Amino acid sequence: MTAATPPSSKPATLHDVARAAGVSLITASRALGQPAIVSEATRARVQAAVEATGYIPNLLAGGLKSRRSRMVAGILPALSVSQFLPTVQSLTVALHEAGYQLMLGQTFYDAVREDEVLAAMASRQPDGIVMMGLVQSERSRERLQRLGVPVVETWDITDRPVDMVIGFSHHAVGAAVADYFRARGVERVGIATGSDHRALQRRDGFVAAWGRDVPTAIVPAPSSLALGRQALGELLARQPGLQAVACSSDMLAHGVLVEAAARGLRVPQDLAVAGFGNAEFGEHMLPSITTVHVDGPEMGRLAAQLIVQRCQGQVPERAAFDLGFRLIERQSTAGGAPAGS
Amino acid sequence: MTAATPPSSKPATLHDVARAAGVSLITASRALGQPAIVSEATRARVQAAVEATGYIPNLLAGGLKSRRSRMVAGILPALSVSQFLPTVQSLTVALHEAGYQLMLGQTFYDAVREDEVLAAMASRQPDGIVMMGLVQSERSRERLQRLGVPVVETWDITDRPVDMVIGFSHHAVGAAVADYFRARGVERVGIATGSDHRALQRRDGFVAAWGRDVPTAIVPAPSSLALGRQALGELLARQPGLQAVACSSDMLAHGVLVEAAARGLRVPQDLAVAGFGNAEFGEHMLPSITTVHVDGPEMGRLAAQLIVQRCQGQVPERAAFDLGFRLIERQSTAGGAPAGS
DNA sequence: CTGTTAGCGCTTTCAG
DNA sequence: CTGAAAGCGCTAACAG
Repeated sequence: MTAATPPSSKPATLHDVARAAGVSLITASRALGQPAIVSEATRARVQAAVEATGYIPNLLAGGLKSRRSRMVAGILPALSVSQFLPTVQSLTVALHEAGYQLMLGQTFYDAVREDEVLAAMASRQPDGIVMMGLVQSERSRERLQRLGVPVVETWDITDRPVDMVIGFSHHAVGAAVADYFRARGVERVGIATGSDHRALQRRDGFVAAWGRDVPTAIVPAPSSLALGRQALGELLARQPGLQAVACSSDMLAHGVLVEAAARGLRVPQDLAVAGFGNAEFGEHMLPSITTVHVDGPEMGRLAAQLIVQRCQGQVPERAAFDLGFRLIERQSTAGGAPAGS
Repeated sequence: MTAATPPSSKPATLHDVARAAGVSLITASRALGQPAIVSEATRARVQAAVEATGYIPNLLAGGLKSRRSRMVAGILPALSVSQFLPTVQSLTVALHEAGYQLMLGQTFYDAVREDEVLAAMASRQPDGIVMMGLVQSERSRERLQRLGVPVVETWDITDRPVDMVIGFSHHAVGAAVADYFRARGVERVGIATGSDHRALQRRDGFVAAWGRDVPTAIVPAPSSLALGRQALGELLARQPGLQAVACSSDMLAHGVLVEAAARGLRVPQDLAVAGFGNAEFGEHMLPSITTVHVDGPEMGRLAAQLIVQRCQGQVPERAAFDLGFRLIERQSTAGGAPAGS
């Protein structure tokens, strides 16, 4: 063996590797980046030199010249909005498999912060951008278009995507829940919802399908159990004889269930409750929570695929994907006769 | 005004900005990076040129030369482990205020993955590294030390940190819960725990303080409500007359509560339950969940401060911080007399 | 306060 | 299959 890792000198560069392997700089580069076009013997020597020197490639330098950072930016309202975690998870994994890393940024539901975050991301030269939700401001829209990298908006659908979009109609989700309650004979219904754009769109869909306005408790995002309890209190004060509540998240629904229990209301006999998001806990609680399932992991997987394809110069056949949703009926609404008996 | 943003040509470089402002490249650079040492008039002209050209700095290029990426790597087991989110949140905010961005990596509780993630991060030249938990493998340890950037391990405490450490003793947490149950007269206790290192350390502390071995249901990470239900089933099968369960997370405790209700056990009269982490939902449920609180946000804030100080060449007075913890008694254990009455 | 020069570490040309 | 030269966009170092 030649020189091993020096105790604590400067980190090895590709130059050091090349010298240790007795090849030129560029050959070392190719042995690592495009092993197919290098002879096997050379490749092995370079590999050995990498081990010996403890070489770690510098992606800043590589990216500067190649204009490919092998990094994708992921923008979400906040990490604490657990709805997005499965999407972020599968996105991370799918990108990793393709040799990309995900860098997350949070907007906190604020259009100005969104633009700042996008600017910060842009300065790191991402190869693609995945948004959880649609782009908020016109300013951000233009910024994204000017960047010239593939953009995927997720968790919503629109006629006017910045580039590509994968999601479902929040309006349709709201309508489906309204239709479900009506089919069960519910007459006096309330809505407990977060204040974010998508949740309010679901509310709009609910009201449209319901046919008339619906008492609504709007709570600040991110939603929590405490806010769910509070929301039910408000709704009961405004709508005596309330029979059902549609919630904008399963955690909010959980809070509604707790508050209902605290007030001696039986669920679903006295009060039916539906959530959104199909969180893990909702399936196993007593009562289990009726909810709307959307395929979060698939959105992440597909977003990664589209970004990677575009980075490789391919043009995906479609630019918009409506993945739909599924209402899952559980105990919180599924008791025998509806309320008011 | 001079030339505005060309429709869709190449993105503007600092060179373009300098020319538009009629100054040299380096002056433009300084006007943006060290505005204090540039005359106000020049600064204003450069600023105007930035607007006119739509310039976005290229941090890859800047970082390559200055050897400061203005990026910090954050390593956690998985985003779905919600215990860490408050820490990640405050870390993100505190770093942002200091002009740094956080890049997250997940290890999935796997030492090999940990090392891969660290290698991937290292190739992006982070200015610092924050670990949620202690470094797992000796290999990763060495890698981190060789990197030569400040490292903060959090959410645990050790005599032998890689560099700096901010956390608390999991052993002591377990012991405190055991002492608490004993003081309440509990005799037959069980443990429901995730399989991760820290949770098992809390178990060790519990057993040590309890004085003899304790029936334990170990469930795979990440913990969930369903696993909590399952764990109580196992414990009841193995320990007839079980009076109390210590859980390694509030979500597991939630599951234990649900299973207890399903079996007609009253909490806390028939079964006392304690969790860990002080999750939001635990405070507002019925019964509310007794838990152990640790200051997640403070760990993030302090970690950011230490990293930033070290990046500025300062040497913090201390390299280890034990932030302690607090047992919060709530309804799930606080009923009148303990079980067995 | 401003400018010139050099070069970070790597990959893209273009030649063998 | 391998190599030499050039330069990505920016900032440190040293002048003025």
